Amino acid sequence: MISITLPDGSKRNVDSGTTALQVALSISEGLARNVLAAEVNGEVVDATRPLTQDSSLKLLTWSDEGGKSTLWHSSAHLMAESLEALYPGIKLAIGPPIENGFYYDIDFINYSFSQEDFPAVEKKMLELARSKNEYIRKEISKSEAIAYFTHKDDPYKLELINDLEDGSITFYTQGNFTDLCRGPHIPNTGFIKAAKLLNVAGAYWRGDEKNKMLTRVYAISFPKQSELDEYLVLLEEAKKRDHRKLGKELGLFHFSQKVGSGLPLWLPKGADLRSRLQSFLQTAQKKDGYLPVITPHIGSKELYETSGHWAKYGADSFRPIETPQEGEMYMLKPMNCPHHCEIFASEPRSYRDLPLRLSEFGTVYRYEQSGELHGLTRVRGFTQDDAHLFCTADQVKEEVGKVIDLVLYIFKILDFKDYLAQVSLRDTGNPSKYIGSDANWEKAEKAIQEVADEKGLKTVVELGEAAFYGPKLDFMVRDAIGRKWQLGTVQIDYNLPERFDLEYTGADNLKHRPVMIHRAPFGSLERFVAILIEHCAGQFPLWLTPEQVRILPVSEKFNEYAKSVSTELENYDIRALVDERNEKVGKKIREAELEKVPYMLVVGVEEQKNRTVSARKKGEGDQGVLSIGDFASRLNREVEEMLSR
RNA sequence: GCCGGUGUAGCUCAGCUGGCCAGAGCAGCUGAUUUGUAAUCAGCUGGUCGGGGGUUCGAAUCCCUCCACCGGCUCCA
Repeated sequence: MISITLPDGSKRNVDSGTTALQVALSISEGLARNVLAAEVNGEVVDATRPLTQDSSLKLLTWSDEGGKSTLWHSSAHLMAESLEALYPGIKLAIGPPIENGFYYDIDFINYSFSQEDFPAVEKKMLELARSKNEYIRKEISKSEAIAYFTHKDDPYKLELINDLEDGSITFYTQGNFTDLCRGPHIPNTGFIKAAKLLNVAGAYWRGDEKNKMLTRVYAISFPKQSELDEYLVLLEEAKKRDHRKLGKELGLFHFSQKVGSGLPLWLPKGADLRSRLQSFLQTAQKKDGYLPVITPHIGSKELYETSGHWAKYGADSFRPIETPQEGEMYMLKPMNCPHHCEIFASEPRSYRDLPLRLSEFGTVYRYEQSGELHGLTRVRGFTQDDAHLFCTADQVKEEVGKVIDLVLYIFKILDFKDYLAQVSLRDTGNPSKYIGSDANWEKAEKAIQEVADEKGLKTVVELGEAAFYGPKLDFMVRDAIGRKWQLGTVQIDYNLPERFDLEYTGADNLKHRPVMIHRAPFGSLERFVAILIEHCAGQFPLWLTPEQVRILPVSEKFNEYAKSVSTELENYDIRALVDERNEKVGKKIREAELEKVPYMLVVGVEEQKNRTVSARKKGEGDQGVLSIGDFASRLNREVEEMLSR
């Protein structure tokens, strides 16, 4: 007998060799029907694996991450089986579960595979799923494994096996399909009730662009058809929120082939939104003692040689600009920090000047590969809400803490409720990737982790994700429909002060090296606006939206009155436009609603006579008649409440 | 940059197994209407079918090439 501890702390004694599935069955048949995998002593394994020693056991279902990924992993095998049945001879590479579904990388040899082929594959998958084939695990020797895939003539699997230790190799078989796989898997294919292929894309074998490009087939599956339907609704919703679509519809920004790809043109409404975000942050930063600076869009190549960026990124940058007479070389500014270092160096600094916080909405230009460009989220020219904090080593923690507070304030005002901090540290096994001394790295890494803890941030640590000059703390947010985005960043840098030979005079009258902290709460305004658009589905908060109010005269006879209302609102700092077109109110309302204008004011003969407005709120309808002043104070109160929470 | 897909008026799209002058709705313009809480009516303008080259008696339609965009990969100071 062995003792099994369940998550609620209860213990059960069972015969050695009992499977998790049997334990589930002993609890309830309903549970057993839903068990996809088991977590035994913290490790996710097949629910059909025999338990041979005292263990803690958690039965994983669809509501557990481990359950989901197991179902998806098994679905990847099912898809591979289906594809192999439909396209005999294809070569399989790898097929893991991912955050939303799974994929399989496949060499389709001479077949062409496209979207039109999806339904047939889905049909085959469901057909095979219905036969409830068990996933059978088999431990196999390396030579047997090699023999199997040599016979099957699959070079990718052979390459994978080659890298595996003999004795640790397992195969999983379901129906007529056997795959090299560590597992775990669901008990049988019958758990997969719905499957949908999502898209195909190219992917290099083992992620290396020198290798052959394989076809990656993305798909998702569910234990219930209704779950798939819900997922498809979510995809539709994401499409509706796409900032590229909304940006066009709401007149925020535009891309012109003539201007160049990846170079956004901000239209009047977008520019208004953006500058409003900018002044919102500026106001907050002023309170935190930031000093605005302005630096040019180009800088001499030498500046970047000093910073080290030339050596690191020079080859992947826009080519330097040369002066016609003198032959001097200038770089389009890819970073603001070297310029800011020179501002620090512009005069002798005392420890009394520190921390010195230099901020700039600095526009930078970076060459991005053409295939990388994406709406406003990945562009070649963008404006960072940048700042560099020069401080003493002792001040690092406090400064990082203040930046965290600032970021959290922004999240609160802009209604990002779900976020976590990613702490990016060195990959200690690969020191050549980084510059700076070990001692400095350790100090910086410790400071960043400690502050994150003290601020009570939900944190994940990623090894090897640090910048080459120092550790980072990045904020990841989830938007209104659950997608993850990387936003603000804080980075500690012991390197640039060294390279620019920055120093200050300490209380001891000796020269000391300052520490530099890079930080950008939004990251870039372009990217942030894109994320904000998708987060709020184009319905910007009242304080931020370019057009707060649209005034709708009932007929052209009231255009003059409407304009006088707009002027009066302007005196209350309210942004209003008049729809002077010769159209009916119904149409004007419809369009204002579609353009997501928060308030509409209908004005006609009654309103003109009494100097009132008939207010309508977007999505809510008629709010009744009130005086212009009352409407203005109501709106301004709403704005104040938003900004003071 | 790489793989695959897409590219027709300002926008959304039809036409695309090659063959009458390339279409629709919305937007725009003109006129009528003077309008009360999600689309008033009529008329008109607008496209060298992404650019270039080729096949053909004939190309939006087939082929090549370049560009841009979309989905990924690689990259991201």
